[in-house]
Amino acid sequence: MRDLAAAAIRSYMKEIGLAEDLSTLLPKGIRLEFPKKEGFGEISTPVAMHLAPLLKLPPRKIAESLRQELMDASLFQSIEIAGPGYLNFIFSEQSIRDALLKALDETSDPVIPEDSKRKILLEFVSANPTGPLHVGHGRGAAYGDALSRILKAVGHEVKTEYYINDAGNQMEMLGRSTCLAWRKLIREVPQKEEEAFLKGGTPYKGDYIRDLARLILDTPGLLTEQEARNALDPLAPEDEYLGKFTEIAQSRIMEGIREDLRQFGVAFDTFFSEKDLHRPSEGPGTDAITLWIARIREASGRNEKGNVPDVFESEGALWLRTTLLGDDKDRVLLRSDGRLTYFAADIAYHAQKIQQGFDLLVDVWGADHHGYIPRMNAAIRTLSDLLDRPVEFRVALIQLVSLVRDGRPVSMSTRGGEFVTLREVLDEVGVDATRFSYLVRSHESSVEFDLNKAKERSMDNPVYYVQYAHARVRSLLRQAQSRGVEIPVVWKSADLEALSEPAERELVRILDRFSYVLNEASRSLEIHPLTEYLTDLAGHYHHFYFHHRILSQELHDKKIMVARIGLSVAVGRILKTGLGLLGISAPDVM
RNA sequence: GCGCCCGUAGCUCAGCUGGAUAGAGCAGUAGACUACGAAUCUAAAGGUCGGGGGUUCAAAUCCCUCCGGGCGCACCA
Repeated sequence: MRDLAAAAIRSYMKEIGLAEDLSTLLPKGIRLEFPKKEGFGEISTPVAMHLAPLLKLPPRKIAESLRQELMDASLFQSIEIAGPGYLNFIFSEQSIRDALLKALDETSDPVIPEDSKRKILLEFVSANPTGPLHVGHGRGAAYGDALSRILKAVGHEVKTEYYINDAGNQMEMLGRSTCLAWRKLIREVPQKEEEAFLKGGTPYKGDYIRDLARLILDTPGLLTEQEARNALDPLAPEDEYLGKFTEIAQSRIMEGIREDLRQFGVAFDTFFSEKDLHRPSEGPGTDAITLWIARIREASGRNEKGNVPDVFESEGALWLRTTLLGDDKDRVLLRSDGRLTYFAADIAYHAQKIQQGFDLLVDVWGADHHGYIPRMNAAIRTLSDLLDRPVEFRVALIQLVSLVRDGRPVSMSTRGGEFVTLREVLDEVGVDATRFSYLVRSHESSVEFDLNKAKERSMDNPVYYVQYAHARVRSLLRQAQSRGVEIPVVWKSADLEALSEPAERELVRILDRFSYVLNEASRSLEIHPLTEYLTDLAGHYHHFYFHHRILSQELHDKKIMVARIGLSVAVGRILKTGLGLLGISAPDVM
């Protein structure tokens, strides 16, 4: 219905010769709102006010001529002018019935697809395999997963990927931490030995490290006898055993992460290992990262667009001049000790994404990585020009989840070992409530997750409010069936003519908004509008259900009963679809 | 010091591509189960939109400034 109003306005503007420069006239398009308040129309637009300074006419006068032209009795019951120049549309009964029929049509998707379909690579979670997923990762997982579902629902091609940072110092430290814990299970470790072994680094702590050490000790064959002997001897060469600890720890942790994700209902199309980028293909210096640096180096200066910055040497290191592309300082690619930086690996990783033909790359990061955006922007522009492929890069920053337990903040640090795992929360609160809590707020604002509230008072969680509305619909249909009521398989306009209550009309208008909400969500990469929408829809259905009888035949005629069942079926369908997009179940009974 | 995010009802947060009387949930107050599921519904109450300037016909929304909170500013990942 929103589209009808927009189309009507657009065609009128075309008639008066404004259409061709509509986008310059109104660069933000025709704004259409869904007023919450009664008396402000079912759809309204301040477009006359926007046009006033351009046409040099009073807004109400413009509104009046728009009203005259737009009035089409088959679409609108009335169009009113209000306030400083609002156009408020009230739909015709036929428009309302048509909208409901659309929601009831099983043969068509309730979502209107986007005009331009894109090929999107959505990377999220990507937690380092140095410890189990905690509640912060959970938020990113819930967000990314829901986003991928929404993007697919509006017609985009989406691939989801988890980038495993399994190279670099942190993995060595994981191995050391595990080895140290293992030693401590066998014998006393003098402080001096511990300090020397850690080389000034901070070890990972926490139960999971001890569990890993215990597992290695208790599982025969994980270490060879020789490795075990060396690992106990501080004087033995570390190369002989440390890698083994790293390997075991990492693979077990990664298995745990995959299991957590599976339990959380989050599926990835691919897991991409950073190690693959470091692996030479045919001899020294033929790893992907080094090759990409060479390609950029070669292209810089010879590129017509001038968007490929140069690679230069300074202080014994190799740098990329990202300042040419908006970064505030140049960045190191190859350290003076000959090791590649994380940034260099990320360039190769994203180059590979672009080569696969994606035209939109979405990275979901923790908010503490925001300082990394300018250099990645520079990298993407570099690669885009180098490969001559236009590509858009967007980062969704997931703000912090701060935990509160017993009224006090819980600190979270993987290394300190003091954190609440996603698994713990899932076990106590459940998948549906956890996902809903994550998705009910904008990912851009930090959120307080009260563990006690989530655990002890879980029935107050709004997720049950929405699920209950769905269960109510199903229950109603079961009742109808047991009473032998005939429910149409294919709905026709005539089946719905008996609808006349304002509450019914309101529900149809909300149902009609579903597609619009999804389109907005997919463009803005925001999930919470959908969560709010579903809560709103559920609320209106509860209201309607409480105040209007549906099945008792003595109160009204059969036509009203059938029409209200139709309305309920449509509500149930949209609730189920919407919850599904959030990765939340829509139970038939609760 | 520089940069990013945030400050809205007692609490947790929507609204911020400028538009009508700033919204919801929770808590608290007062009510509704002989009727398709009360995990529901109804009503009232609750506000210097952090402070101050500015732009505008119109500012919670845009700009400046100050205050308060969080997070970044590596040849770590």
